Amino acid sequence: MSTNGTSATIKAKSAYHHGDLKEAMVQASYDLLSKNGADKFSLADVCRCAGVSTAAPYKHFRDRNEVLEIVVALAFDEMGRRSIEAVEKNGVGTLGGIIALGHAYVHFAVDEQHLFRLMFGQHPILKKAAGVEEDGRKCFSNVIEQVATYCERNDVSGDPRAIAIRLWTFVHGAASLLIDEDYAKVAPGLDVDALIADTTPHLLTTELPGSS
Amino acid sequence: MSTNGTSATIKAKSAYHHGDLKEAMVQASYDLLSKNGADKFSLADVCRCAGVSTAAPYKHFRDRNEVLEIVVALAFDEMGRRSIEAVEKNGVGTLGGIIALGHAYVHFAVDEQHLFRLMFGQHPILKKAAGVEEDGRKCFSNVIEQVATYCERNDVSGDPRAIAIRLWTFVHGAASLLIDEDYAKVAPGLDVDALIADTTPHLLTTELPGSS
DNA sequence: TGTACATCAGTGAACGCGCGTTCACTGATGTAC
DNA sequence: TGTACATCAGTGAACGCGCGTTCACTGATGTAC
Repeated sequence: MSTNGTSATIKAKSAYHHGDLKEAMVQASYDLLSKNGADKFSLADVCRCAGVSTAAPYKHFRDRNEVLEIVVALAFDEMGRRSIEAVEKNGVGTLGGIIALGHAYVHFAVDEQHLFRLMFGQHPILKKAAGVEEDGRKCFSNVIEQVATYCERNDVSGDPRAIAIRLWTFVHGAASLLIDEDYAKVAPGLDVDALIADTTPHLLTTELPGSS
Repeated sequence: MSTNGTSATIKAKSAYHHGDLKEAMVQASYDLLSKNGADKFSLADVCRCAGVSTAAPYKHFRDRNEVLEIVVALAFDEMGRRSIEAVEKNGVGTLGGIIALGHAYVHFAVDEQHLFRLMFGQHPILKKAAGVEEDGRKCFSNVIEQVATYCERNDVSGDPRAIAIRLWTFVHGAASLLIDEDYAKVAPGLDVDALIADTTPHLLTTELPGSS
């Protein structure tokens, strides 16, 4: 074995051939998008990070958009992972679990605001990418499942899907207004976690008070 | 009077001096931002629309950002105008009025999706513009007012401000998910007006059903 | 009324910038014989 | 085991693009005398 064998990773077979440049570029893209957002994202930057010429990406990706698509898919994976963890920790199909799901959504948006905008914002090209659509649906079906279980257990009539849409709408609004600093103008220091915990029960019912 | 006097507007004193180029540029910027959004907005385009050299704007504006600030202020004016009209048509301080306020918010977002994003999205430079902050607050205080009146009339305890934040959060989420085509993936054809009308009563109370 | 002049709105050419993408190439690798 | 060769990952230079901004300028205007 050559001295290269001492390398901690599998990559770097030689200085010329990177070994796993594709993976390294995806990683760099994820990090750059996470840090700077899509507006300031350039393949040139990715190449600088990977220490490679600006023509190199075209050996592994169709174009800039393919890189964006791949990173968005990874971001949805991460959000899905966090959502499932939140539910499992706080109780499947319980009020606490559903609130935790909302908190996870907002926390993800705060931790990864640029990825969040990329996932849910208006990016004409991404919207048409088949994989991205699928990823979004998968995340949402988890919410429906939790709501459906909750409704069964608590004798709530009404379509779980419709209730899930309400919850998503509220939580998405909270995440957006928070990361875009719109709350800051009007309600500085707002406790968004408390807002979600307080409001979720109102959205998880089809009845109104006084109608009993 | 020269033949110029027959001009329908006050402008166009001569081919060389435009007359009211500043106003014309603001108008062109508003239209271009409304049509294409901030990403694709360039001063060069504005100049093309106004039929003027690319150096001309600098006689009237500090830089590109000043133009954005001015247009955002106009957009907030328009949204405020629509909000007030909606409330007056549907009943000051009534449930119908508050629902109409929500509908006006979403309809504005749909009609002017690019302006909406500019107003509430993340634009580091705009966020620091004093005028923009003030415009946002003015729009929100209208909501608080309506909620406060409603609460008084209907014996709802609880802080009108907190309830107004709930409503804003929900309606902003609906507007965002709609214009960013996120609903389309998961609930195509969703009736967002109905969603708002149905959900608003749930958010306008501090009690929960069964707690009476 | 006529003239000299200051003002300043708009010009047109140029600048530097960073981008996405293409091109013919080079050189390390693995494999067939 | 040794050699010839195909493969293809990565190079480096160049392209065209549109942008924001600056510059010295020009020419229409209004005003003071």
